[in-house]
Amino acid sequence: MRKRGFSLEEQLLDTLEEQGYRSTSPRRAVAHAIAAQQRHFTAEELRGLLPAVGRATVYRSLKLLVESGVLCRVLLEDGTLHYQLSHRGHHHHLLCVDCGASEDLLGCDIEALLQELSSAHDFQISGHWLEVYGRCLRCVRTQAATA
Amino acid sequence: MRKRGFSLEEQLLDTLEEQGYRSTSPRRAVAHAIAAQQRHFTAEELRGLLPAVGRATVYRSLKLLVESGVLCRVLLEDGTLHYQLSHRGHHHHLLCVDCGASEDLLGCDIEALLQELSSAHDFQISGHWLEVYGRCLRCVRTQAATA
DNA sequence: GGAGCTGATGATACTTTGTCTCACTCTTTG
DNA sequence: CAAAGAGTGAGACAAAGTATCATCAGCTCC
Repeated sequence: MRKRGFSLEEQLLDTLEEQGYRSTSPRRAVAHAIAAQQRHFTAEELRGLLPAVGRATVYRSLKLLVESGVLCRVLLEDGTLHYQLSHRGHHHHLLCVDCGASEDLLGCDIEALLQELSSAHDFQISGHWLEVYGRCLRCVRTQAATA
Repeated sequence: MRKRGFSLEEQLLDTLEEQGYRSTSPRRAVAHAIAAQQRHFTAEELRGLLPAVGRATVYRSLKLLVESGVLCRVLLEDGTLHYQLSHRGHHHHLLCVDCGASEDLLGCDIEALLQELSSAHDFQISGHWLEVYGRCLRCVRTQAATA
């Protein structure tokens, strides 16, 4: 799956370089740690994996990556903010409140809905934030089995 | 507009009492301050209006009122959390990023959309969070006039 | 109306999640 | 290779809220 010379870690760094940011050893470490994540993570979780990288640098890197669009922020139901790899472009998340799995919502009808709202309310809509919480099939089944 | 013995302030206190919480003087002060708000406000703004009420009490009261459903949290585009009176029941907000005006979205089609998502993704949806940002008609006009 | 039970309060410490500052270091580029 | 300046890290600071705990005050019962 990992193409030679184009691992996920390298994609992250490339994205930064394309925007004129330097490739430094702390940033490589951050990119490496992010690439190893299986799901969404908090800034502090990431920091725990990178004891040698300064706190400010971890936060700065996360910010840059979010601004570059390769990471996105995810607001969990408990109000905590997590980060996860973004499949470039605007999308939303279906988050399992039991196991934490997240699924991306692409091509859903929210945009059309917003268009309607825009005219109905005389609002010039410029952005939105949507998170959807629930239980994934696996967790529903597990619960049903043990109940 | 204010019915005798049933001002907004009193409605807030009544809601708490119905749930077994005592009517105390700090809570009356908080209810009074909230009733005077014209738009969404932050916990600290409210606290600024209530120098005699302890910090913890302001936060505790806000929490109780949100749990009771008479207040709702609003996430602004800059990430700050505000509070505003809720028209009991689940709804969303259209927030003007210029003037801060907010309009409630009731009876929109988001529920139907979520139903579709639920079956399409094998997810048992239990909740969601949606905020919509943009410019209200007045701000669009003002900007057009001065541009 | 008063006593007392217990919930409520407030001062304060602490926590979490981030941002800012600034002296120093490392990348990049000419 | 050396200078310029972007990037870093330690630590101070900030915002927003929670936890602790001794004290206070509503409410209920009599």
